[in-house]
Amino acid sequence: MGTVSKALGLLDQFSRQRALIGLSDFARASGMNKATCHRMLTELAAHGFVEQVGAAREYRLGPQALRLAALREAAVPMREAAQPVLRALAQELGETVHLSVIVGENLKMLAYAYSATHAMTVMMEDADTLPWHATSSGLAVLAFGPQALARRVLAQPLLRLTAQTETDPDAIRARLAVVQAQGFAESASGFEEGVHSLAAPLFDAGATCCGALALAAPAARMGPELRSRVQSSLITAAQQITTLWGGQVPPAIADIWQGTPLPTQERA
Amino acid sequence: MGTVSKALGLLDQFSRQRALIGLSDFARASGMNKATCHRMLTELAAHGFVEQVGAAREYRLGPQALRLAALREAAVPMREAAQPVLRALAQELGETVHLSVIVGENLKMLAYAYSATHAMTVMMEDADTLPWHATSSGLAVLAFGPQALARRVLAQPLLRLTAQTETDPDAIRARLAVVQAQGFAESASGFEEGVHSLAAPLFDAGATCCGALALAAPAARMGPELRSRVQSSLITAAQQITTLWGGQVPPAIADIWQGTPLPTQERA
DNA sequence: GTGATCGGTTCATTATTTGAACCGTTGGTT
DNA sequence: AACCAACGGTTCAAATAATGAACCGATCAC
Repeated sequence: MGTVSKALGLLDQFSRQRALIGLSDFARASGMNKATCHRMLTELAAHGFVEQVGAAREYRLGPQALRLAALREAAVPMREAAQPVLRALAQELGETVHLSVIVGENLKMLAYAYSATHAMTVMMEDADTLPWHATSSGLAVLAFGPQALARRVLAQPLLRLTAQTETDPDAIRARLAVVQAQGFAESASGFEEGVHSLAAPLFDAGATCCGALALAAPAARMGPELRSRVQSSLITAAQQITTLWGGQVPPAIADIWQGTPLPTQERA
Repeated sequence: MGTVSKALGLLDQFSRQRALIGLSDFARASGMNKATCHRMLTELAAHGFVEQVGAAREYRLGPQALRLAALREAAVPMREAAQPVLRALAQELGETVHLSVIVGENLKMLAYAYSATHAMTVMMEDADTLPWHATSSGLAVLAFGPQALARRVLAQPLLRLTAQTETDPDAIRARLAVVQAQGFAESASGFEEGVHSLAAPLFDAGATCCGALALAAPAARMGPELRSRVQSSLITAAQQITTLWGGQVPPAIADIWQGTPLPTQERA
């Protein structure tokens, strides 16, 4: 890990809860020296990635993020393209829908949509990085993404987030086989108590899984009726988004999704 | 300039015209060694700032930009807040309106709005970084921003972009005094032949100029009638945006804008 | 006062970046 | 088919830039 990575890692400290971070806080949170943090933040500030604000001279994200995002969307309109599909899906099914993509070694949430149907819905503001092993999105990407990714992720220690979180790598590998067989992933209370979610993989132009589309609902509402509606709508929407992104669903998964399961399991 | 700055500088190579850049192109454009570029791009890719795509393994901006932009807008809704004002202004005056902010030592365009009134309008897609000395936006920020910025900028060699571009630092300093006196900046064909623009400064919470709001029109249409309408509407809109951003117009400039010019010039 | 913490700076030590040369591939030209 | 140039990527000794303990002045709570 080089100096650049350390500097970029500082930006990961920001979240919706922590929009303003002081120098000493950065040093503590990143485990780096205060002087090192200061120099890096100065360089980040010179390029507009962060800016200092107020009397306390705290740092917050800078306007450069907006410029880069605008360029990214102009070149690859992922977020804008997916957003209407998320909204439609959330409204149709009456539950929270969210979309995440692989960013480095993490799964990061890119967009979400709520439904106004129920007073109690799953909020996604707090989630930023989704744990691979404890969310349906994570399992979907592990199951359909590069095997190397799954190997690396499952080699690391897995955090127990709730009493229901599965943390045994072998047990998770077994679940991934199920995910591969049925074409979507499921997670009940693995991330947060009482939250049940389903997720379908999304693919890029090289037919490689690059993210997931998921629906999260209170476990109490996730009965057989909703579950089967979610399953089919989620898969349809995932196909839509993949197409909008110029991606391709691998034939094997397309077959499963079209209800013609393969006679033999191709992926091991 | 440290390693981090060099790496971040690579991201500035991207533009709407150049969304895909190869390794060797990066090395040439940045003047750095190919190996150096490669290591930096690898680190940027690990954090999702760039991603490799296609058979040619070229690089493009990655999804991390979207995440950071979403966080930035959640914390400081600058772009979203300003956009409706830009649209209204463009429609009212029938010309292209754009907004730029200071990013490091450069003036970068953040947002723009077109009018559907005329077939011929000034397009802003190509502009990304605005030259300080050759645009009304640049002059406005130099005139009302920190003196240190103007000093540094005018100490560097100034490029001649058109036959009308003023490149003499002293002549520009004289123009800045005029800008300060009238409360807005003007530039005729300094940036592009036949484009006439007016700009008003925008201020942050510390009453420091942090950007500019500008209107650009074909010189042929910029007669006395339009010019006076632009002048008053631009100032009103600049005040609106400054307020939306939680900023404060310095009293001296507010007085000028309200038509009560100060008896003596305060800023030198 | 007093002590703790803040953002920021210094400078000898140290670890990292750097870049010329090199590799295997690809794609066009002779 | 042989050739060549340009591509993305890698290597390793030499050079340079990053590092961190100690320090500074300011601020704040007590």
